[in-house]
Amino acid sequence: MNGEHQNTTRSLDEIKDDFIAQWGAFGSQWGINRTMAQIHALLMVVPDAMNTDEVMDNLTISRGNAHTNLKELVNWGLVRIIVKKGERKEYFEAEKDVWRIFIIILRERQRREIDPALELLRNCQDETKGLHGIGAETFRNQVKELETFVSFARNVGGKVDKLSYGPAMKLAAKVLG
Amino acid sequence: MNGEHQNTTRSLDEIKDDFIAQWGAFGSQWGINRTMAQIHALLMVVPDAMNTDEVMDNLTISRGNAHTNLKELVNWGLVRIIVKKGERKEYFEAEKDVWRIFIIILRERQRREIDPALELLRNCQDETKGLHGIGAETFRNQVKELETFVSFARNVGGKVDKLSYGPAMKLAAKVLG
DNA sequence: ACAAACTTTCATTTCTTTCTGAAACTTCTA
DNA sequence: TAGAAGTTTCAGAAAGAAATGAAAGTTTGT
Repeated sequence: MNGEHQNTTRSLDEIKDDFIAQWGAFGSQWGINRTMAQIHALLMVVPDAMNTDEVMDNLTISRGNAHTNLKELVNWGLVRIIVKKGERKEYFEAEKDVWRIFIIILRERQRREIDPALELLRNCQDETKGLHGIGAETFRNQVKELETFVSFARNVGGKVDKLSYGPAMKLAAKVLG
Repeated sequence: MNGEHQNTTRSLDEIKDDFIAQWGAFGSQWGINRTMAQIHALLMVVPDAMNTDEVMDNLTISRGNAHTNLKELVNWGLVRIIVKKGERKEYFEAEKDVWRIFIIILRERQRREIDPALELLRNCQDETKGLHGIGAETFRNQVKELETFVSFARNVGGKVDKLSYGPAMKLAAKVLG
């Protein structure tokens, strides 16, 4: 062997494919559909909007899969539909501003996960209001602690949600200072 | 129908079972094993440490399942093993302090998800250093933006990780102020 | 050193989620 | 208004994740 650090040179497409594949893997760890994460990754790092067929080809996935996940991304607000004049196909373009992406995901997760969790915690407290005994006390207590914390986190999230990039960075400076 | 609000009174066990079931459902949305989340929920809201058989009975799950997920929780640091004198069985007790729970989960997710993501983003930047053209520029640019943001988030997380409950609340007051 | 008590492992099964591809549907153009 | 172009749906197939249960492995007490 030689002492040089092997500098494997790969083409842009190879690197991009890898990026997309791995980003998809992160997505699924997060409870986000792998294909959805991949399509999002693809559209984020590409210069122009793509149509369904281009996405299918690029990721080697079926039309149904591409369609479903593109529309889901549109639902989330992470992807926009572009209509090019003179073309009948729909084109898709990703939101590229990381701060906006972050806010969209934050908001969506709050709506889907935090809010229902809070409701559960509050219901549990209500329903055990009248119950006594060590079991009931322990239960109610812990549920209350959880509720306090989650609702606090929810507030922080709600606040951040309202910020735009500049002010957020200022605030972060405080936090990190 | 009468105009009264039907006040369904349920037993503690019913309420608790519901709580555990739903908490488990939240867990799986989050990429956390459903059983693991259920066991954690169970141990959190119960007054005393439980052994494997009690957990099995309570959640109606197999020994293998109970064992695997209890040990996984111990790995995360969300559950401790208790040895009672005069008993051969192991007992399990959950961390109940919500702030500590939060920190444990934060740290674990950073280690498993954020750090590898950062590595990916940095590699992609390195590997495309030499490439030119609109495609390469767009790719490198977006990856850079992502990296900046994620690494910033990582810093905030790292900072929070170091705080204990009191100081965290003070800081939060600033944020929320 | 035996056996009872308990813990761990893992091949198989079951359950859940995701993907495919073809058919149905809609919209546009001539 | 026929048919070409494009979009949407969905039943069945495939892949992936989690659970079971029985067997193997450990530890403890006598």
